[in-house]
Amino acid sequence: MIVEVFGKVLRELRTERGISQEKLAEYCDLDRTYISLLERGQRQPTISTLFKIANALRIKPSDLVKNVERELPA
Amino acid sequence: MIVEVFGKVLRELRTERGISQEKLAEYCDLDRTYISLLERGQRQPTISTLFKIANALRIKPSDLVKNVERELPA
DNA sequence: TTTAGCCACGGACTATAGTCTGAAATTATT
DNA sequence: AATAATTTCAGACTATAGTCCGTGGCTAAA
Repeated sequence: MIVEVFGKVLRELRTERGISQEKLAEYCDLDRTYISLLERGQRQPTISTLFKIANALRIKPSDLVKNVERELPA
Repeated sequence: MIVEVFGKVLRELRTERGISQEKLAEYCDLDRTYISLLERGQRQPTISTLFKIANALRIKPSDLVKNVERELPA
């Protein structure tokens, strides 16, 4: 559940910014294919990875999490 | 860095609530020793685990993350 | 001095985060 | 239609999240 929602949020934020998975991966210092896995909900990030991604997207980590919360059943 | 800060924040929130690692573990459905590892900065949670812990502490996951952000160098 | 609760720590383990390489499929661009 | 750019998928791998079972140390209460 959380994993899928996180992936969806990530994809939205990335495409909004008009950057490719590969570029994002480069900014985060993560693997290209791993970003793909995340977006498809096949992997979940650790908190460190979450911070890396948020920084690369120029968003506060807590706001990234807030986006996930928002789409979850109470 | 993040890992240590998360551990510190977790310990503060737990002790504030006056519950033992074992009780928290039970509420989160995680292992007793794993909570200890987290607090000592020897493990870092995945996002799902982060949500579990936040729920057990009766705090919003994004607020838990905000506590970590707050203690990090800009 | 014993008992009980809490925590640190170790070791050995299973599950999964995260990497790497490359090829096939899909989606723009021209 | 052809080409380029982007994403998906597969497989095999290393690193680490998370479990389980116990032991020993510490502090506080009986």
